[in-house]
Amino acid sequence: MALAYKDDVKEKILDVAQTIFGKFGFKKTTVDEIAAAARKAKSSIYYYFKSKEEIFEAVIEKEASLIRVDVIKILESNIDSIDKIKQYMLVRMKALTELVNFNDAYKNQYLDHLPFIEKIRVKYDEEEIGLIGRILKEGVDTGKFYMQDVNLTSIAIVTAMKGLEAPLFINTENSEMESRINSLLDILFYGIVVR
Amino acid sequence: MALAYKDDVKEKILDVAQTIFGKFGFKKTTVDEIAAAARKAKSSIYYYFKSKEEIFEAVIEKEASLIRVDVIKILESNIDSIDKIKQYMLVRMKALTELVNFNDAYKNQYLDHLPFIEKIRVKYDEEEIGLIGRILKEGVDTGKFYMQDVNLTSIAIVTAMKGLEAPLFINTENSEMESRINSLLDILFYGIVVR
DNA sequence: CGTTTGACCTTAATCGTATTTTAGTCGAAA
DNA sequence: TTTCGACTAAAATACGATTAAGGTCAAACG
Repeated sequence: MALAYKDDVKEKILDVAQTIFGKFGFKKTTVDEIAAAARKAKSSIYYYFKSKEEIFEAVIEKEASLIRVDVIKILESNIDSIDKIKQYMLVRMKALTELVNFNDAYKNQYLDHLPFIEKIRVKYDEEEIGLIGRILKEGVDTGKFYMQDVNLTSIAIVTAMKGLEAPLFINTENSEMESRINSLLDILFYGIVVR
Repeated sequence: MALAYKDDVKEKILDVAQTIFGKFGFKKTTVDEIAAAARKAKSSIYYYFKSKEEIFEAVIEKEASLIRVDVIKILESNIDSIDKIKQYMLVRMKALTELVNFNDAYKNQYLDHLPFIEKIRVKYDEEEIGLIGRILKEGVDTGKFYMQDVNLTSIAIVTAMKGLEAPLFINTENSEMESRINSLLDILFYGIVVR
């Protein structure tokens, strides 16, 4: 493999963009700032990316791929479907606290909801629904799970998960959060009806 | 009971305010419009309400009390806890399509999220969590349900419900919606794990 | 006395315009 | 192939002038 100088610069740009976007958000960061931090002229940035939005998307994708590594590992492991979902939730919650921009694209949806950020959100939501769906389907195929509509259930899980992030984090330390998640997952797995 | 002329005027104001708020939303309706529609001077409105916000809250409360009648009826009936939740969901979804302003206060939270509307939303969310909580607690007390944390479960249900409204309504006719709700409630009741 | 009202006040929204920022282009240089 | 400075067009900001709208009040009405 030859020297990939181009890729180095590109990564440098992404690195500084990640921290600056993380500090000020998409709207409040200028391409000039990114350029300055990367010690390049602004025009050079446009040699590597065709727009500010593309830079942001690349940063998000960079963060998302970090989660994906962990998630794929879980998916391909031989553990029980139940445990796969449990593991998935933990990874998901960990990601929430670490991946600043990925998160920001979600939370600030109402503040200044730019259409392209909305698109990113939808894209990763769908990916997440797909991933949960794979676990569920595997569970169904192996006779572990039963449900009428796998896709609708996936949507329900992701939706509930996203909505629960706020109340789950508020006044909750890490150790308690895990037990809360587990108590909710118990409902998902076994329901609330005694028999 | 003596003639309650005051109450008549107040209701008239609320009536016209309900339709005008319903058409234009809180921000875009003026007190002058409400006054004109009620055939009063603007100052007269302030004889009955101390602010525009108070009018809006009263309209919301008026709509909310309509739901409350149905809900209380369900709560106090002698049907099974499982069916109470099912009934509750149906009433809730029906309300969603009928009570324009109540709804608007929810949906438009991101467009122009006025702090006082946020307060209203939180208030009725908490009421809803409380209502679900009562049904759950009753189920637990009668040995029908089991869960670790009733309150957290209530939050989870309300959260999921609110989040699912959108995907549940999209491309879904009324008949199909009911079956979708039921399939999701089955998960809540019995879980997804086969045994 | 309970209710209604128009005149009035104050603050917030709108508008028009001048100015500045900033995303993105381009040809030339390294 | 990569970098950059000069440039453009469009969007954001600034700001004063004007209008619209929420809210008050003392007087009037029945």
